[in-house]
Amino acid sequence: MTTRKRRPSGEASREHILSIALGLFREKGFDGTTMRDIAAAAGLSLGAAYYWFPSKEALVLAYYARQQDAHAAASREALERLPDLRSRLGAVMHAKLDMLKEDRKLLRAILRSTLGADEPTSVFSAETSEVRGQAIAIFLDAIGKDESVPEDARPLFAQALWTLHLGLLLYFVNDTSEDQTKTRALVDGSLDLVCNLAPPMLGPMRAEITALLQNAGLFAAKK
Amino acid sequence: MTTRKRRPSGEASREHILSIALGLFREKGFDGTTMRDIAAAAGLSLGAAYYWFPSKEALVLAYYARQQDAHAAASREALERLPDLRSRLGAVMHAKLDMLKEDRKLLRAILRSTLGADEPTSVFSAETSEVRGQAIAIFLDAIGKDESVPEDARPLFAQALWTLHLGLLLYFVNDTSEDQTKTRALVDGSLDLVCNLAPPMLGPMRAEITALLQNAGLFAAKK
DNA sequence: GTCTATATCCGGATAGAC
DNA sequence: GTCTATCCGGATATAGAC
Repeated sequence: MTTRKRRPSGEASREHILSIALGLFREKGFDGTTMRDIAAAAGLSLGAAYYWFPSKEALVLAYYARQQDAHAAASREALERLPDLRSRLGAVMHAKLDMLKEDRKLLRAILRSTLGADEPTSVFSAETSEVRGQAIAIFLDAIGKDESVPEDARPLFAQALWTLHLGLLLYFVNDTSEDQTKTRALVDGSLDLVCNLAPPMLGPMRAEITALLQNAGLFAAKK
Repeated sequence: MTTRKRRPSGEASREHILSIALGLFREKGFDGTTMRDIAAAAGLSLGAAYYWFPSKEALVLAYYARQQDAHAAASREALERLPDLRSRLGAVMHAKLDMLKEDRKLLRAILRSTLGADEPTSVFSAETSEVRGQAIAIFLDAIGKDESVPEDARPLFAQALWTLHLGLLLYFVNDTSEDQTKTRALVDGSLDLVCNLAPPMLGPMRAEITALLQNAGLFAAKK
């Protein structure tokens, strides 16, 4: 971040282009929207659009950051209010789905470039590690100080929940049921399972599971 | 399939193009290989390549079919020989990784267009339902008549294993450890867990889990 | 530093001639 | 069935206006 707060013309253009682009993405999908469309709709030249966003991908990265902020804001109140783990997790997940439900078409298109770690827009990439960390932090907040999860297992559990949430999002964007009720049921059912499995997880299998996740090291500290 | 067995020039061209294309994909990745490259390497014009494969995607679909046949063949012997569920599942999974280990770069590129159900090359699409069914069938064969899985739960369990296998493949293609030893450990650890969880799954939570998967209906009969 | 205009490259895809 | 020519859109480059 620079010291200056905001330049009147410059940053405004950037915001303007992003808003226009997201609108077009929602309307016509990602591939269906050309950079020429975006520039024209924003009342700028192609060159100007590329000046602010060096690629179509860069618009997606900006979109991630925006959604992540929105999700954190939407979750905050529930996280402070709700007393138990299960309902906090439900609130977090459903808040995310509510936020994304108009964007399923866009998300399907984005998903195509979202799962190979060497793609910049991948949810596993270095470029998205900050957003990813913030997303995992919401789950950590949801776990809070719940006694059913021992303190030293909380970061790992948050990462596992984030992974679960990815799987649910994958189902969500492809869900053809009315209002995606199937996804809602899947969220509730899988969270029930996870929360019911948590107690045994403290018992005999805990070391095993912890070692497994730790060894996988999907979420090693970002360099 | 048509009635004719094989046209000397035609089908041969098709096979030839596919082989050349897969070689280039392995070497330079999917995006790094152009249809012009493929056509040139195969000694044909661009138009001729498109005559046999209407899109780059079509080459991917043909690749799936080939790999599926190879995996079924590689698994068959172990399925007949190994006496217990756990070792059959391990053999099936490791056979798949052995088969795909030279293709991780290609797979990462393909993955990008592999998870939105409306993409033809998606693992969930109608276009791939036949290959998908064959892949699930291998897991069904691996379950066999094992008593730890009640007969009526076997199809569902096979589908769940296939889903697990997708997650493992996602990890596999991004695995940077030497010889992907981390993936191998993750395969063994998660299969141990699944097989240890199977007995409790027969008990109190069985109805719950079954209902959850059934309701999700990811694998509804192909129309 | 912000932007226009234009020309150009590249690769997937298609049309139509032979 | 195979070819050449062409279109389209993402991306880059450049020269210059303010």
